[in-house]
Amino acid sequence: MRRDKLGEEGFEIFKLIDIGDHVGLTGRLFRTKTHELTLLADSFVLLSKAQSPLPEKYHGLIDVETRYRQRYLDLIANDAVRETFILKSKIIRTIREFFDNQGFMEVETPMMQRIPGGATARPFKTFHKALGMDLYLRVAPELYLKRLVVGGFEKVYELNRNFRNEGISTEHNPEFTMLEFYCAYATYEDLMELTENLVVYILEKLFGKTSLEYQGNPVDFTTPWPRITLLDSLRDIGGMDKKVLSDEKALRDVARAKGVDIAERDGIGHILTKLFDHLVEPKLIRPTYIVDYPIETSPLSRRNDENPEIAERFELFIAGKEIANGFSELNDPDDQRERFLKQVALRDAGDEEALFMDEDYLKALEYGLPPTAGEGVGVDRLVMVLTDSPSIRDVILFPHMRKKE
RNA sequence: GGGCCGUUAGCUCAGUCAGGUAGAGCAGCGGACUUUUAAUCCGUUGGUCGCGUGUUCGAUUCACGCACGGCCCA
Repeated sequence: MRRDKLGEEGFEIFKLIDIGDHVGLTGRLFRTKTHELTLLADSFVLLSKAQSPLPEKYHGLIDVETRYRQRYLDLIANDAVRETFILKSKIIRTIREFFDNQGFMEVETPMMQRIPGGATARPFKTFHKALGMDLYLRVAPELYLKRLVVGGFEKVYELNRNFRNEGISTEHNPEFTMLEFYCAYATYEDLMELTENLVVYILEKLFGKTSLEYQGNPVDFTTPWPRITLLDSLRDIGGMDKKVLSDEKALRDVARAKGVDIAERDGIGHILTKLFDHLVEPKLIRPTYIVDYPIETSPLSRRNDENPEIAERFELFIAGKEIANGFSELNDPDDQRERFLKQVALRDAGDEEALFMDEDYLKALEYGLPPTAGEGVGVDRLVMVLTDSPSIRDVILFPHMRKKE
């Protein structure tokens, strides 16, 4: 800016410009004697005026409440935050690329559902005026995606929002991004391999390496990832006595003694998984599959041929977080009806997370779901691990907060 | 839902332990300077100390309650 170029009046107006204003400039580029690329301006125009001062440049914006409530300031002030969200966008684009390359088709299924299903979680409820009926925000797209497999779309995926009416924590936001995919003629074992390929694909493409650090701990993604049965993990990692694991009463006593919240209606399967969450999950740092879940807590999974009380199901844990859940799909409509009925009984006993009976889904199964495996991946949590973010709020642009007057 | 911690200027933070109505740096404003990479110099404006009640002659400070936020637990 030179007084002799802009004129006296223009120079005086330019001096009124504040940090945060947007301006348009014309002029000639040159380098100063310190080689800094500079514009010798011969005109400028004020494009927008900042009325509020931006956070200070040096210390940045640290107050987490302001950072979440006014994310635009966080993005202006903190480069690392900006980088995290750019990386999240790239991760999501890379996931789509991976599935497209594998011959999957991306689809959209209802976010508003007559009967919320596909996951054990409390739903949000709303009301459609013209149709005069209650609707629920989906807790999972699962049952619709499997209807599509019945319809002949044999490899589908959906990457979009789910809504669960639950508490907020460093790993839970009421709305979060879920990847679900279904593959006909595949088994849960095929999906474990596919998931390894997916994560390694992301790592190699975006990071150029297969090990990362999460909150100071190294995480090695080298494949294949260990597969441990639920019971073995409780014994070997959780330090549980093997005899206790098969004795429901002893198990219940031990769980309560360890401060785990056990309800009367909880059967052995629920007690085992709650103990797992408490004793084992936080210790699973490197990617690890837990397999052989009880049927009781797996109402949509196929039974294992050798042990019908065990589901052909896995969950993936990385850095102490549940990242994915997959299984061979239950495609027997009669068995599925029995499972729904058990869920309804749990709901009647006070379990607000239990599944609803879904006759329309059963009808779809009656037309024939081919042998299929499906999986859900918590994208925000995966992004947390990949971007070394301690809270899910750090990877969701506008996390939910209490209203503030 | 429980425990612990926090809330002071636009931003980042002192001050509160031993009660006497608040300070710094940056930002802003005025001036000097014409030197880009938070960082020149001089001067200067700016705060219902989150909200409420109580104790007290007097509360940002002590007590209790509430709100919002964070972490941990459930």
